[in-house]
Amino acid sequence: MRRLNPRQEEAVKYIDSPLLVLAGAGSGKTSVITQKIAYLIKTCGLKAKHVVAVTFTNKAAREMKERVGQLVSGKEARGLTVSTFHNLGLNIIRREHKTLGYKPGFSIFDDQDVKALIKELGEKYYSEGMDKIDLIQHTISNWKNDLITTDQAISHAKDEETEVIATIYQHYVRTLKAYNAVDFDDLILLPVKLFSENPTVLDKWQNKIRYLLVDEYQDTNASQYLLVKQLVGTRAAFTVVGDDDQSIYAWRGARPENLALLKDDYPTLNVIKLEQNYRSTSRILKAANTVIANNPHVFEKRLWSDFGMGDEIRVVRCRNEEVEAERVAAEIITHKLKHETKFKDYAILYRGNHQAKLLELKLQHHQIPYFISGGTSFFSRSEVKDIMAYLRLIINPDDDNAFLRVINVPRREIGPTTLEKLGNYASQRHISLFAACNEFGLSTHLDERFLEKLQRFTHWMQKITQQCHQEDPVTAIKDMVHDLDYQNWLRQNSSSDSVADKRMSNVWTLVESLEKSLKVADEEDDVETDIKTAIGKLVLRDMLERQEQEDDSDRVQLMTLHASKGLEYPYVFMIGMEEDLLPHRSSIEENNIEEERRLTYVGITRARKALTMTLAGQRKQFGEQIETTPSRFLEELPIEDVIRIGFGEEVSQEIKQATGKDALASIRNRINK
DNA sequence: CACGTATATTTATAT
DNA sequence: AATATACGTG
Repeated sequence: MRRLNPRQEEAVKYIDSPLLVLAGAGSGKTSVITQKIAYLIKTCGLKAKHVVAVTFTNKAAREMKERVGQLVSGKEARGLTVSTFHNLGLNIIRREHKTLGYKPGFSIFDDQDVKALIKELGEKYYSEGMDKIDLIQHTISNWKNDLITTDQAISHAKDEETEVIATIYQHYVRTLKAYNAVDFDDLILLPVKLFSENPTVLDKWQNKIRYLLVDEYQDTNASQYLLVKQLVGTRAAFTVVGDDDQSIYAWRGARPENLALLKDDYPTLNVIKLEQNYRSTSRILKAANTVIANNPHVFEKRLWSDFGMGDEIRVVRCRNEEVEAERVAAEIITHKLKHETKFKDYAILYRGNHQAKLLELKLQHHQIPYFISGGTSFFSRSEVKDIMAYLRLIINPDDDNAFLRVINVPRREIGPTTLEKLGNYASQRHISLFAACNEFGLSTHLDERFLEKLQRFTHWMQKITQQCHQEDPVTAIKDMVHDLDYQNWLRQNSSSDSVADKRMSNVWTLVESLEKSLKVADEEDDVETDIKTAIGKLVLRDMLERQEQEDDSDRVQLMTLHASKGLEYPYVFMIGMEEDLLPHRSSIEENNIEEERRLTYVGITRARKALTMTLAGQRKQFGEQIETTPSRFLEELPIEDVIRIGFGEEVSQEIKQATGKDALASIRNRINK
């Protein structure tokens, strides 16, 4: 662990009033937070269970936990909370679900569940032209983040369209409640609501949280800001750390101006700036600074480091995206050989998850070990969604979404007609589909034959649910998967047996990850973690990566620019530096270039020693090759610190012919000189 | 009700 | 290109 500089030390030890740390990229803000946690526990004598640190991504939370573990013994750290905002919210809701009017084992709807529900509601109430589901979803989410209630949304609606969306919002909120389900926004919103309506409960939580630390504060949205405010109360014992230049979540409601707002809410706020960078070479920092200088600034800061100039930034133009991926793979191999580095010293960053696909192929081909972090691929696999739906049904039978997903998977000969009748009956009685199956009244609406099929399913589910509570839940779930004959179902529905086996192994990965999380909870004697929270966390995508990366292996890291925030790597590749990709087309259309620029800034500042940016001259889009334009951000780089390759300049000629390792190495040599 | 074929639609970003 | 949805047949 590095020694702290005076500014950092001040930030760690300052506890007299609220503290805002303005920390530029690589200025050691994670060190400040982790050391401050240690300082609070070891020097100030605060019990670990009274200290809470929140971040925004699972990855960051995991990393922070690990680094605290290096400073504080396991015993001392017992009860310490380091989690994401959403996870903290989940815990609060779980403990206070009764007050909030939710039954235990509520489901969490992810993005896709929400979308499906909104689509359904839209069709039900406004059958015409439901082509704006994304807009509706987005609008509702924004309202929730801004703490706008359904009534407010309806009364403030300025045009007809907004009025319609507001009405759907109302139906949406009611339906979710009826399903005993919450969405991601609720994970923040419900605690806020709870605390503002219930001072006794708030008092309890304020008492538990004696010191609060918030990382990446520029990413907080209105409801998160309020949650922080409520939790710290008048005691206002907190430290927040942020950097407005790294605000990249405005699209999900983040308000970087919350940084400035803090001064008004807490007049005694102390502000400490960290401007010395301990990560990158001067050239990389200069590039980052010149790019971000094109954005307006609230807080002026000047990042510097004393690691020397370092290598030029290389911008490599390739013919198409395939050559680009190939090139990156080849460069990693040659560079690694020459510099005797490790695979994990390299990171490949991109704007969209789909860009990982080609890279994956090429890396495999060259037998380069890699790890893709984040991405939705695992959870969007149909087999994973199926089993997740079963799990959700176990903890919450009223989850109609889950019910509909699995009622006929595998085939139970229950079709749309039966379900429609069931649905009608259920909505007229205001009960869930599952509950409706077991009602006597249903027999007048449905033929005996179909009724029996439905009930065979519900009875079977009830049996499994009971087993989960009586015996070991993991065993019960494993039994369930066997009972389903899910493997056979996959074989029937996959192109080949080997594909089916792969999909089946995904199912077991899911179950194992559940098992693991229950075990971990046991060891940490996390009071209330049971099968229900474990499944909830699964929806939040927590804990799955943990086990995949467990071997702490030496792999090239692949991730989106968003996911890379807070991390650092000696050698960084930023790929797809093209207009419409970075900046993304939608951002151009929405005139939101500044956030894309910050995203570029985040990417650049991940690099410690060398940065390579690549772009493809042509790229496949909707199945057709499209000519691309180099990203405008490339032109914002300081020209004297950039080497351009593949733009028809002289070095590029050599690269074109240079296919062998030696040739590449000799060119590199010259570049280094 | 299941299955096969034709047509439409799509690609931010994370919890 | 790949995947979701719609429609028609057995």
